[in-house]
Amino acid sequence: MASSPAAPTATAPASVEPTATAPTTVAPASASLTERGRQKADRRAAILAAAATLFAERGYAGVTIEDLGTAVGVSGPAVYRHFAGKAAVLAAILEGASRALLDGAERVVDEASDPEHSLRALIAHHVDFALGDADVILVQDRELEQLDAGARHDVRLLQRRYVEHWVDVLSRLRPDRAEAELRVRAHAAFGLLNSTPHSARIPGRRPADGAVRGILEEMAWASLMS
Amino acid sequence: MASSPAAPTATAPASVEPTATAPTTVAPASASLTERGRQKADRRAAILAAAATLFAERGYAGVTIEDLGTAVGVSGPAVYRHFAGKAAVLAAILEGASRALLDGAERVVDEASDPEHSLRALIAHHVDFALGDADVILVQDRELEQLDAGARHDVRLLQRRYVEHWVDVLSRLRPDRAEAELRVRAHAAFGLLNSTPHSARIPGRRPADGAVRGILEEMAWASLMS
DNA sequence: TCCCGATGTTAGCGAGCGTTAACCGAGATG
DNA sequence: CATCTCGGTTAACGCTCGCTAACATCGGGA
Repeated sequence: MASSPAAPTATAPASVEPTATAPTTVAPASASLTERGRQKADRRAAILAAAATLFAERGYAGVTIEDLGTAVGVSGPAVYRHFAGKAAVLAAILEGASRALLDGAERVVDEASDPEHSLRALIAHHVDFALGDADVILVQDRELEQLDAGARHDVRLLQRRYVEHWVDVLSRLRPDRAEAELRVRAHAAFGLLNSTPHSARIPGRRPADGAVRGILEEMAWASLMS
Repeated sequence: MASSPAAPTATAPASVEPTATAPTTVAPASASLTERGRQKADRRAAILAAAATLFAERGYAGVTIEDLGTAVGVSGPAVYRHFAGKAAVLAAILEGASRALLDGAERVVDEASDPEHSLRALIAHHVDFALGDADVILVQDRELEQLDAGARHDVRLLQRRYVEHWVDVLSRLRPDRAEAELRVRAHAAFGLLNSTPHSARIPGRRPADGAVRGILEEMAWASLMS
């Protein structure tokens, strides 16, 4: 993932991509998606992916702009062609993660028929994310404070909405419990479900992802409904 | 919160600097009861307490040596009279936390009569620590990677021993389960129990500590025994 | 009482790093 | 084909910050 091409400057661009032979046709359908635009989008995504990994490994402060560039095959200040600064990279990661988590929760709750299935789906979806995007989860947990006030507020808002979906479902399952308690329980469940991204970097043989998934789902359900 | 030393948390980390890896349950520095020695120990403890709060708030990289000095009423390089460097402060915090957690677990397990009481006591002790030393828990979770290899290894060793106590108790309660699963469960329980230090800084009215304590203990037990 | 060592102080060095400036080559535009 | 845009390059600025040096002060053992 962090491998860089051999020739940064004098690359022969003819063999890089299976590009269309004649760009003379220009971009008909893409409103703003010319070939260049696509490459730009790809590079931006690559920077984000590499940044998530690096931030998770060494922490936001332990990664330099130069590192980010090198990880995607460009060097240093080229990153500024895609992001306003280092903080903007972090903000994009965190906002993307919060939005993905929230979107998934809303989709999943809409599709479920009853509260029990909703909760099971919420748990499954969260486990999916935690096991699939462990780096992002880690960064989300650790580096939220590094954001400037504006971006931090935005992310907090998305997170709050995510929590509220859980609280809604829980309050339908357990109307006897106060919302404050359910909120504490939801946060505790997040801590439980996010445990593997934290403990995964501790050496030692762990069960396969499939087994972990089952364990976490069972534990989350039992803890929330206890 | 950053200046008042009087805190309900009575964690007095023993000396960590010297090479001697004594049991360190009690401060050996108090042997020299001279006025100066006591003041030095106090200042060292004050620096550690302030550092834990500041590291939790802004992250290890976001706190300067100058900040640490200012927080205890001295300025800048005076900190070097008590610690070899910024990293040594973090190391002292993390090693102190791990050792306190481990010592408590061993004491608690020794006193319990049967595995069920052992697990309940382990959970209660961990909740005590998480609610009482939230700052330290946060730093422990986030900044372990900032340590140099030696100190990180030491802390990991302490943490590993702590986990093994949990796994031991769990395997006596559920001999049918593989150790690998029990280890995953223990880590998940830690994530659950450590959730309040993470979510506490999110605004919003939460239940009192007593109520949170009960909720977390119930959830941890249910998740582990499910 | 005298001197040593421990604990402060301020000044300043040196490295790292985020960011900007100036320039360059090629794809899109007309 | 002339030109403009844009994503890339290298050089360099300026700031922050960990850490060291040099000096002051004072408690406490001889």
